[in-house]
Amino acid sequence: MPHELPKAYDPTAIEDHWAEYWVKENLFAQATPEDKPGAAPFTILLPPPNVTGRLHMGHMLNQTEMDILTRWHRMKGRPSLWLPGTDHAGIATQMMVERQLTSEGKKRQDMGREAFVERVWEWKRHYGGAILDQMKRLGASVDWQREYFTMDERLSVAVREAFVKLYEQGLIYRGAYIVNWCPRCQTAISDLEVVYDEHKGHLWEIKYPVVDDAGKETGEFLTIATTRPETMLGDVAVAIHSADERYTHLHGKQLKLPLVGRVIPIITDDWVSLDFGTGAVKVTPAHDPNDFALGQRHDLPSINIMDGTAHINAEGGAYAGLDRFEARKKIVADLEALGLLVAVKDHVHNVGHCDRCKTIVEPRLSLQWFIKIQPLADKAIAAVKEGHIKFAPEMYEKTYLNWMENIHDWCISRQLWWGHRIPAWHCSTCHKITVSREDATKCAHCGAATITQETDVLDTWFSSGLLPVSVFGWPNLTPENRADFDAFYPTSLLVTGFDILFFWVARMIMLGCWFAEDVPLPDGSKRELKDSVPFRHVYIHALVRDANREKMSKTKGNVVDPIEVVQQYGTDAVRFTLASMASPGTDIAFNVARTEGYRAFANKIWNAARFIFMNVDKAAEAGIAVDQKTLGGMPVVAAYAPLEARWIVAELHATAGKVNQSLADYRYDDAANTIYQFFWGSFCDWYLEIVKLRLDFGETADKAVAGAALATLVQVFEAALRLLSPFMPFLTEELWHAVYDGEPPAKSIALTQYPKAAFADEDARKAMSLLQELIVEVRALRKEIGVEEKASVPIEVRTSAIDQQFITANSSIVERLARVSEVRFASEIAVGLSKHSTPEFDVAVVYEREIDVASDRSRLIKEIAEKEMHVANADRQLNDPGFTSKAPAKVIEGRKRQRDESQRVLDKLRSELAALPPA
RNA sequence: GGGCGGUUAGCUCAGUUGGUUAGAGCGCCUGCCUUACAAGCAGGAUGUCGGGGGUUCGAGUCCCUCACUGCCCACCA
Repeated sequence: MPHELPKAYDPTAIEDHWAEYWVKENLFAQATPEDKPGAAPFTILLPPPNVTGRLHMGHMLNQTEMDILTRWHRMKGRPSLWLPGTDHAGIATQMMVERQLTSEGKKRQDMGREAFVERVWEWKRHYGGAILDQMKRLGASVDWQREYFTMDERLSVAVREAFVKLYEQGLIYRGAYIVNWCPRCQTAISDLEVVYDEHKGHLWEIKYPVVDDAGKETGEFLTIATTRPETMLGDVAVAIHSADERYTHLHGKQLKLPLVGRVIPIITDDWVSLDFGTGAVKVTPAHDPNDFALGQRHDLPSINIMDGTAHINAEGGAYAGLDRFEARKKIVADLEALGLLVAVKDHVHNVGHCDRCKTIVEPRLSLQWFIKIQPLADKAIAAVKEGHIKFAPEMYEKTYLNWMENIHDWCISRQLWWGHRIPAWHCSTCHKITVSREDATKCAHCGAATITQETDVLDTWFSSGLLPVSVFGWPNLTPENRADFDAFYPTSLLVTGFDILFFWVARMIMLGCWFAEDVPLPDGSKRELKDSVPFRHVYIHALVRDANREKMSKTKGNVVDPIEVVQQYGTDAVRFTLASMASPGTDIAFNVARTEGYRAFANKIWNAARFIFMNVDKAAEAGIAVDQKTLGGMPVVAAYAPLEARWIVAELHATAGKVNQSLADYRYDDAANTIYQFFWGSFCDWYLEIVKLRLDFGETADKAVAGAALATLVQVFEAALRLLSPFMPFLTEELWHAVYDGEPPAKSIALTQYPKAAFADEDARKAMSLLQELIVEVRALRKEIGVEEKASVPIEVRTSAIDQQFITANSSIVERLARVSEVRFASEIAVGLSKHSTPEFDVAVVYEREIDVASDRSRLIKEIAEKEMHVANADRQLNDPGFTSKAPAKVIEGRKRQRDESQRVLDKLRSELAALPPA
């Protein structure tokens, strides 16, 4: 059956088909391995994208890396599970649906909670799968049968169990604390969800009148400095440093708060710095974290002056109802009118914004739920310090530990409607809280039925932090249904970006270690920390930036849409681009020029396949076929096989060895470049050109030679496809099926064996490199002296007897690749011929030419200078007793050999220069 | 303020524990439609490895210092 492939590779023509095929055939579904698996499973969780998400370059990098590793491990024979899912993404999703409502002129508050949540579910059912569909299109080899959503029933059970357990352990508390509040989202957010931006603001200096015990102004003032004058409405004191001599006389005195009229104390606290502002700090416990701490130390009241939307509330008197920034303006103006505004200074400071909606965050006192995190952090620190979890690149371990060692309690409540509702009930009779795994119907303390469920939901990261345990069935691990957990927990690896190192990675480690430790090992013994970790390795990748190294952002308009690039260049080319640039620790400047190059690479392989199939078909006509049973492993060749066969097989093994090592080290770049170099540089540029000599299926040809050559050709190509397939799954799938001409031994190349190094042939590699050197020198000479491209010319070679023999044996290769009509050996290159010299040989092309003495001379002078330098450097070193006495013998030996080679070439070059006719 | 990176060819980046003459892709120059591939083939040019100092027989690689640059954490009103 003839193989027919179009002349140019068109990825769009094949990719959709294979993407669908992989999903439809469920090729990557990974059953739970038996009790005694042959190889340890490779397990990896997909960092669940938000249901609202669209695939961006960061996802694609992340997924390419995971897919390469998963396919690689799978092909190496490990049961490999890559588990996909999506995250309900509390704030993001709620925002999305709210926006939709706004466009319909509706508000969630009008619909009520239940209807709104139903609306979000509807939205999710409709649009929530978009990003996973995109993943399917990219060929991600995940197990779609295990797909989850973080609000699925079984995951919700885990969330509830985790909350209740922590509460029972006394690690969850509820209280009024200063939290970061987003007035737009109208919810508390965690410290991590606040991003700070440098902001050119002002420092307002305001004088507060000092009053005597009777409340009468003494005529003296204390000037405070603030960046947020509107918060003065909630001032309850002014603090000064006890050692501040400017204010010693004011200790114990009181002030009258302007605009409000409240009398507030002057307190001393050494937290106040002497050299900032005026040395006097207004204290607003309800609206500033430092002031809150100060307020607690001095037992001061807290006056909350803002509502959830950051408008001034009734506590603000005349300013009630104003937005915080309008209030600021008005207050500053009023103070100025009263003559109390001393100065307005420019002041650059950091302002916190909501990570989601970029609204300026308002620190606000409110009632929230927290996790007492230290006990969990302690385990998480130990897990990493004791080496149970390893980071790559290693430097992230420091970042992680630094954060973990300075961790604050985690505010886990959100005033949202979309999310896991906190399983706590408030009793209106005894005012106590009931926390329960089941929906409570009566108060656990007084038994009253007058209970209502907490309205807050949990931080989304609380549920995603539990994923490593919850996706495998925790907490419902009975002896009958714990096979998944036993087989796959801890997972092998986590691949993710540093942007969620604290959000997600750190939380998974804390929660995973905490909860898994209670699950006994399969043999019933106690699970130690080492086996409680959620994953054993973490690979952190960099950011994908645009071609100018700018961060991609919608506002800048420089976002590269992976789907668009994929449509233009093919998924494989984009994947290869990302892989080849993914060196650990460095951001990727995504440049389509690179992708263009890898599309060319795909095309190169495509055409190599066309060439091979063409010959397979020709051979078939001559009654020669390649035995398919010889495919699928690692080719070997007999010692008497032609040089190029021995060489390419040796190269293949060496390449496989390097690629395996590189992937084990997360060096996707090295792995990709090694394959690229092998396929293009060795297989196509040299081997295919040489093997053409053997592929003669004509009547008079030696069929044994041709058949053997064809067999090696196809074997090496088939193995190379397998080597490449984790990187370019589509192209290799297509060509691999074509190799087997419709009768493949497996459903997919992804289910075959990954090549591994099992054979070496240094002699062949050395011999081949001599031949290559000779050919390259002849080509260069031809170019220099202007031999027409098509002309075949004789060459003269001076070399050792043994190399003469070797070159003679392979003269047909030299003749074909360098367009040589005849190889002549000589004891001296004929005078008048331009020659090139290497340590092994001198070579000249026999050709009538215009001698360009000037250019020959300048070339020779340059080369001589270079060699002289090499020799001089080597001599200096070799004559240095320090070097000869201390350097290892191997290095000295190499240096000597190298010096002699340079010297030999130098002598040749000098005589050549001397032989040139005068200018 | 604390911490962590980066600085190597015109551009984007490799360069493993210090060891021969520092590499790749793209771009550039020259010549070729050589029947797998012009998305190709062949040949070629290009680097005081950010500056300075030190350790060493030997430094792109280790140490110190300076400069520039990026990021993370903290959040003195």
